[in-house]
Amino acid sequence: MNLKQLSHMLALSQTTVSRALNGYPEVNEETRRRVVDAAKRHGYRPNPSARRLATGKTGMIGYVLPTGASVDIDPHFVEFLSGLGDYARSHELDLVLSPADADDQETTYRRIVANRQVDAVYISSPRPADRRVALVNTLGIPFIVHGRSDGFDFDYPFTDIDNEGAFHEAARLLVQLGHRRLALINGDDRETFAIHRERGMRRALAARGLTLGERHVCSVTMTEENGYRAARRLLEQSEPPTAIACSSLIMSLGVVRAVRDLGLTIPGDLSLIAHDDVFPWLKPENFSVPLSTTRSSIRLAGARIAERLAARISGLEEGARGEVWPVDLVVRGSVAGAPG
Amino acid sequence: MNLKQLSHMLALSQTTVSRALNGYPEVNEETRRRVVDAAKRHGYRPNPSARRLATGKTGMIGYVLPTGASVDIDPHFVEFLSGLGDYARSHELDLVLSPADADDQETTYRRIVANRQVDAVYISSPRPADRRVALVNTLGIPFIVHGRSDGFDFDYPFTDIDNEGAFHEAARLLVQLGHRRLALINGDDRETFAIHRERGMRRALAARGLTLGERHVCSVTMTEENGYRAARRLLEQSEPPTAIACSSLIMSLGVVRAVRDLGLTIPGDLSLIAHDDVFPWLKPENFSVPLSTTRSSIRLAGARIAERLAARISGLEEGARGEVWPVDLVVRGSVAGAPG
DNA sequence: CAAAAAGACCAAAGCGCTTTGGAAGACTCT
DNA sequence: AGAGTCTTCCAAAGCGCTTTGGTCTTTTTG
Repeated sequence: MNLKQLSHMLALSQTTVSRALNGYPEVNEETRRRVVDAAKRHGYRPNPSARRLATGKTGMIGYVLPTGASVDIDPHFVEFLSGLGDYARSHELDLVLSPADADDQETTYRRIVANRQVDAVYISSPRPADRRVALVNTLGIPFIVHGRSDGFDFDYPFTDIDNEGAFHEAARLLVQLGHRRLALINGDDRETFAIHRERGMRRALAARGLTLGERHVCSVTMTEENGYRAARRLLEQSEPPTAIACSSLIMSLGVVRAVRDLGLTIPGDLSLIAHDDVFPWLKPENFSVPLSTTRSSIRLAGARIAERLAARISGLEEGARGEVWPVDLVVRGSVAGAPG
Repeated sequence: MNLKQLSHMLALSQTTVSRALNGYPEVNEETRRRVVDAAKRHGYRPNPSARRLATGKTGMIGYVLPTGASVDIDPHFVEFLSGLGDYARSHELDLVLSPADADDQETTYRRIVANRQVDAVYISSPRPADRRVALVNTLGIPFIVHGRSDGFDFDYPFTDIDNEGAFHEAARLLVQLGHRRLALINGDDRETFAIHRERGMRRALAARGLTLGERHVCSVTMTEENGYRAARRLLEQSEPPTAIACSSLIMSLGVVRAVRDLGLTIPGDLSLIAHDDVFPWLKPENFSVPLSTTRSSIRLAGARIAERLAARISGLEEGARGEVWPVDLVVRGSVAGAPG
């Protein structure tokens, strides 16, 4: 059943039927009812390919997925996706993932824009002055950045969490508890979130005349194994930290294992605070010693970004508004006063 | 730059240019060279929307993503996606995720097929006699099932791992080591993979005249917390198992925690074997006691399924061939002879 | 009461590609 | 030399929708 048949059936022109269905004003209300009714009864669904060709709108949002033999997709992605999907579903939006060589995403961005394959895109895990952000900005496709990319001379729309504030608070708490040697096990420090976290921590320390020593900060991809290694390296130093802030729950698993291997205890010998993106399958309260966290649901962020993308597509949202969400500091058993 | 302009520029008809570009035989080789060359030089890219409308081909593969406030996307999904993306990238295939209400995916399947939104779909986490499989089978869109759906009177194409064989081998090893009371912490037993694993285990036990007691099998969603709870329930029984097979690494984290909480040790009091889908961020060899596993890379499966989908789209693959991959049994420190 | 405005509808021209059904010219065959 | 065959190319008809630029009534306005 296509438009031609439907309009023939109603003895109306395609124009009128199309307009009736798309809510244009220049059609009699009663006619509209007839049309809408008939369309529903016959299960008429406009062919999206045709509509696409005519309007350029696709009803899809895009994401360029970096891939490659040595490229691992972040497990956070799936939670983000849950949120995104949750919103997208209720608005009949689909998500198209365009796999790209991790080292050449530009080609793919250009392709999906030139081909009008999606109405909007989002960008995640941005770095300072991220080329992708600059690119989509000039390409002129609606977009939202999940996270921030500092260092541009233009503004752009983003949704981010207050990573700096979160780790500032975490460090402040630890310092208040008497800790003087803090360490940071961070994610990839080429990414903004990691930079912000480190900055927040340094700021809190500086406020008390303390610093984060060179040997007290690690930057690694966030796996259990790397958490373990980093923790061992930190704890086996001559002047080991008495408190660690850790950028992910998964790395914290490794930290806890290292602590145990070294015959130490949490929080007796070491206080630990980690960032929690809120996974359904791994909860900080279930660590053998309940883990204190800075908490922010990445899933909610996914839903919010879908919402903003939809708003931008329909023209409801404009401008370069950035939003920064506060992060909860949740104190559990893994922090205590400094030993000694 | 569109076809019209390009053909005008070459003083050829759109027909000829289109055919030259798409490799049809009825065009002079020299003309073809001229066309291909000009197309490249002017960066001509056929408009996919237009091509879609004309051919019905989209260059996209589809996945219906179950969503909902209480629906969590499996973290395995992201690894699968890595593999899929890896292959798809090299073949200019995109993946479209269509979020659907978890309780009504049928509508979405019908929509994407009726609208010709994708050239093929894949289905994951199938259950016996899965309605989605029956549906796409009748809808006539090319598809591959990741996993198996038993109980149909028709054949269909799938790629699965030998879950039954894997857990059969695991159980056999444990029994050989003298264990008599085995337990299984399984995933959702409405899904085929879980059923097959349980079956494999029972078969191995039956071969030695043993059984898997009612109270020795748990079926839960695969989170750390559920692994913990299940393990406690098992181990606090009057006749606790001396060995556990566990369907996921994440649940195993919980099992290990439970064992520790109860003051028991692995493998002294309990042998543990888990299934490992091969995550980059959590490795069985890094468990405090290295974990024995049945191992199969879900990422490879993703790549394989993308490959098969592409083959089906281009007509290279036909029929209802199912393939079952063997699973490695990797023995590490977490298994030992039965205590006592 | 004529002129202007508003309301309701339509025919046809795109959107940019693929594909059908020739046609013109060169070549082969009897 | 005339009939058949290739080879190479083209004009035009879709694909199914949106949108432009009307027309024909009916209502409002000065």
